[in-house]
Amino acid sequence: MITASFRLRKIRKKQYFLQEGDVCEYIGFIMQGAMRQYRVDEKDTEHTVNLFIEDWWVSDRESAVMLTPSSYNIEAWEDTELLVATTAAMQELITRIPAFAKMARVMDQRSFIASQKRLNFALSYSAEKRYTAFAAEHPNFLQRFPQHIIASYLGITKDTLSRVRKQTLKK
Amino acid sequence: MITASFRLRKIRKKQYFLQEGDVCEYIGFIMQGAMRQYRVDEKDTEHTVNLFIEDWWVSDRESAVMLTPSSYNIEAWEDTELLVATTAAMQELITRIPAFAKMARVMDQRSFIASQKRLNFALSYSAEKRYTAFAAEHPNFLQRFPQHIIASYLGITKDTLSRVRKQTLKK
DNA sequence: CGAAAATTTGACATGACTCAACTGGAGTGG
DNA sequence: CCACTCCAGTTGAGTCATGTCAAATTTTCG
Repeated sequence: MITASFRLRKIRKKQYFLQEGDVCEYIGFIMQGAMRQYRVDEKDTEHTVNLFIEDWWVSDRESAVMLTPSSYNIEAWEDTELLVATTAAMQELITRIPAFAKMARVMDQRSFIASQKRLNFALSYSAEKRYTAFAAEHPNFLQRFPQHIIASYLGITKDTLSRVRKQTLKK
Repeated sequence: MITASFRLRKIRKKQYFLQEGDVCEYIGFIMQGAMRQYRVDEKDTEHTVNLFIEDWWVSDRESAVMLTPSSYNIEAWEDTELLVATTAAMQELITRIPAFAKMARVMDQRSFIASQKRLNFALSYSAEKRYTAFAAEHPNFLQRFPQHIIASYLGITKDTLSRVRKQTLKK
């Protein structure tokens, strides 16, 4: 039943898994590759909302749950292979298989906890602290994504991040 | 079974539902009153993480899920009445009653979506925009909580919020 | 090799913070 | 009912972190 619900999909670098305005109809599990979720504000500035690599689940939960058009884009940052299921199929698995239900709940809880943690950082720490904390927690992300993406994920400009790194290198 | 799991509890203004360092063993549903969840940073500054009023569920999800000591305090801001269950009892209800499981999942998802939304605001909008958006979305909170609490919830100082309000009143 | 993408750097502008002082209630006790 | 204190909010002056913009430099990759 599970294998019937998923199919392997390859997305080339710079191609989209989800585009702004579409309802998120799929959920993916990354086997190989890296992706980013971002939104574009009124001033055409991109804000990176999430970064994903191997073993992460990708989807816009808000759109998938509420069935509303997404305000995000999710693009492959590297050539990526993922196992993809429709949101409906995933829902079906959750109602049929108790273990899946448990997993889904754990996923939701972890997402929330992570988001809450990020919010704490955004609201109370300096650019430098945010960067060093991020670097400590996700050292591998630093290799996979360029600095200006990391900067936008941390809510600072690439210029500021560049200066921050120069500072921290001295130490 | 449900009624057996909950009991009514009254908490007076300024009393704690949860204190920093304790594992969150209870979850509450507010019948009447208002509460706030906050943490204290190294510089002894309080950061309001969440505000709750009637019909909201209260708990520190992170502590309850991970069984780790909480880094937050949850205090009654007004005299409050809530229906309280132990985290364990709640868990039991979730595994036994499918409707409860569904509800729990929806709660988790909504929390995540709300947190994500707040994160977006914190990372990309000015103090003024954050305030006006908050005021538009939760006008009733403005009456229930004093300005310095709202300011700390928005991640700005009370001084800045005071100035922001003066500006927006002119318009 | 050459073009595009990413990073660094400087000069400058500005939003928000800090700190301290002041004002005005709201509650409390004599 | 007044005096007193506590808490919330306002305001001004000065400072600082971060943003903005443009240019120079380096790296990546077809």
